Amino acid sequence: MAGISSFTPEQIAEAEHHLDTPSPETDPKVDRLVNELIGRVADKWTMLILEELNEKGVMRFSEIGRAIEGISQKMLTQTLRLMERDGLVTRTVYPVVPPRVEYQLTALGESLGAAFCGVWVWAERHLQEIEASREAFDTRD
Amino acid sequence: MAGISSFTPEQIAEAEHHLDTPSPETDPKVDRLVNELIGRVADKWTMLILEELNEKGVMRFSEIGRAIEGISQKMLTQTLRLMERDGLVTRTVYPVVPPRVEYQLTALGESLGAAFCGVWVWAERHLQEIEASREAFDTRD
DNA sequence: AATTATACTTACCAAAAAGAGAGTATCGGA
DNA sequence: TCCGATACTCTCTTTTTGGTAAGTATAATT
Repeated sequence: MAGISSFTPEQIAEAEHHLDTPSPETDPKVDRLVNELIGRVADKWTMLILEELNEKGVMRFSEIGRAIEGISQKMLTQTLRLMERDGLVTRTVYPVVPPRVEYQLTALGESLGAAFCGVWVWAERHLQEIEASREAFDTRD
Repeated sequence: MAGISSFTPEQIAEAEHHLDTPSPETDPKVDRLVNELIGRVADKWTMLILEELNEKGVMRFSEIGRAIEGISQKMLTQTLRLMERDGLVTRTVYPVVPPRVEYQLTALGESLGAAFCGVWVWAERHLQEIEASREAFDTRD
């Protein structure tokens, strides 16, 4: 796993060019839907799988499982299913035995990875600062 | 609440300019720390509070509570404390009665908001697509 | 004939997160 | 004198989440 590094300049450019077109979005219904979507999608396992798939392209179930440290089979299945439902990955089953199932990012999945890239960079960049802040907070009074 | 719209071009530019400097980040220890940090910070309430404070500047406790639909007092306190600990907001207590406590984003908080901005835009932009994908997934077979 | 491999599903259980609601301190105002 | 306002804290209960372990199908391999 390479953390923040696996998105190409093209992917990032695609994400960036949205950034200077702020839209009003005052509709509370849309607002709520967007919030829900963020909650759904911005979760730990989803982000790690996204990163992994972006890096490797096509991966089998157990391959992803081995690549992501600490994920249980249950969480892997669950997260991949939700990602498939949301249109972030494709799932291809080959009817062979033992079973072979391949996962791959869709364009939508790639665009989410690119959009989230800024947050990875932010986290890496400010890690020290945040740890210092926490320590200061915890040892004061 | 204005969703994605409250970050200025300057703030966004600050976030953007990191995007074309991908770093290797192969250290598993840093990797783990970054993952934890993302998990902590990329949560629903944190993002909503960030957005709200970025828009309004300085806000009182109950003011934030009123602005964010559905947040309980407990979650509001808890999230604000964690944000303060991480150095994302400042908390200023005025020793008056009834109490007055003001919250404001730090530079670090603002930079996180800017970094996350791309994800808001992504969510808003692809909402329809995702809903369509979900429906297709749910009604198939 | 037993073992291995893969990609799951299901059941059960523990832990963590979150909601509800009451309690607290204190002052000004009705 | 009682109420309301503010920014909490504390406790209790419910909900959600996630881990573990077992079961399944089947063909090739030993």
